[in-house]
Amino acid sequence: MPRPSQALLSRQRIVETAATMIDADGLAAFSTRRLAAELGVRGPSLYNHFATKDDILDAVADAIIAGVDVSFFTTHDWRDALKLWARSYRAALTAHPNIVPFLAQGPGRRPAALHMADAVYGALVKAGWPPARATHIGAVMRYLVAGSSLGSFARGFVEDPELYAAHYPHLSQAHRLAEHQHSVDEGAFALGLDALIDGLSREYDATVAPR
Amino acid sequence: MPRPSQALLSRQRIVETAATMIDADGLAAFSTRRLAAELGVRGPSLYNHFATKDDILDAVADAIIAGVDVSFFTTHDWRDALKLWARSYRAALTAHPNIVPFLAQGPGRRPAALHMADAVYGALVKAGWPPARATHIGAVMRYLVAGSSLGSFARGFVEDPELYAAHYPHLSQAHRLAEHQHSVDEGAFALGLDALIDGLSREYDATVAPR
DNA sequence: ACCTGAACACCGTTCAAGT
DNA sequence: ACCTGAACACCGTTCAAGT
Repeated sequence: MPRPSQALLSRQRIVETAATMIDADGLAAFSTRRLAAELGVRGPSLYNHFATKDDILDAVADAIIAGVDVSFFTTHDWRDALKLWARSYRAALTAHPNIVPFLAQGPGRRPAALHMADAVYGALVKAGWPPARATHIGAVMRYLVAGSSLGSFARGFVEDPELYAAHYPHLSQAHRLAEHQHSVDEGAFALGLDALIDGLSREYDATVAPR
Repeated sequence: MPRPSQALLSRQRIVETAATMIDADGLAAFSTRRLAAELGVRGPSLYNHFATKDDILDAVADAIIAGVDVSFFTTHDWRDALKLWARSYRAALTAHPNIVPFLAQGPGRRPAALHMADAVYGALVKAGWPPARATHIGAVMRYLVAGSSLGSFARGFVEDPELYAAHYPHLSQAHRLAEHQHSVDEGAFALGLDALIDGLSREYDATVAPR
């Protein structure tokens, strides 16, 4: 088949199709050859648009982070902004849990991830937090959001009642966790977020802006 | 080469060698064939001792979790026990950061992971926490420990000053993060842990054990 | 019981060749 | 400029054959 007048592929179409495949089948099942097949093309064609498989994953991850709303930091108090941002961040990730393990490796050179980190860090420093503390705050938020978006706590427990009943008395109901994995992760996230903001508020009032 | 009188492999030797390789070269570079070569054996030999590559990774992960001290829950107040356990948990993971992404997927059917979850959950319930709350507490602790052990925050930033200076004003010092990635993750972990225990303490005094 | 070679169905990526 | 077939150096895993 000769080259058609219109290109068969575009970076955008590759990224969208990759995201759909990862959402459906998971990261482990995602390969460049299966992606190419899904796009009606041969494996090597992808390399006209991306240098490596990891670059494709970076683009997918960054498209997801681009959907996070950081505007709160310019309109709200740092406390409210942190909460609203965290919820937007988590919503973006829970919509694509299968790619969170990749995303959690760090921002790398992904523009949207760096822009988000820059906005959060900048706002906290502007609010008066010492730079080191601002870095810590951003990091803890990432732990909470990424951890609770993996869905790992509940999904990690296996559907095998006998396994638990026999050896782990307190976990005898653990196989039921899969039923409400979302509520477990949401509750844990809310608990962590509230405790953190609360603790930070106290610290802020005591050391950054006394009186 | 015929079979020697002593078996060449054992589950323990396989697990130890795998852990060493993952520590040295990372999860991505770890393959059954490279592991076999390192053990002086051919790839298929491993399948006399483990059913799959994932089973080997499970064994490595569980050996690491087996080193976590949960004894505090029988000797200390739940507040102190949580803190001491979290530090032991984190120390076990930061010693092998490359396997944390695998570990963070959940406990699966790994005995040590299930035993740890059972001990934490059981102790919290025994202290009076409602079961759902105990589940949440265990989950948040995992988010904090796993997240801060990945070393992802700092490692995720790339060594490229110009990238940051040009586009992300607040991150202009971010390339320096790699230098103190450990202190960032430690500080963030300590911040999260203290805030959490503090918040939980208040909630406990107000609702579980009033007066 | 446990290790082996050969084989299968995959990978990510390169590259010269086509239009 | 962009897609292709062929090729390379890998994968995880199965299985019959050896001792």
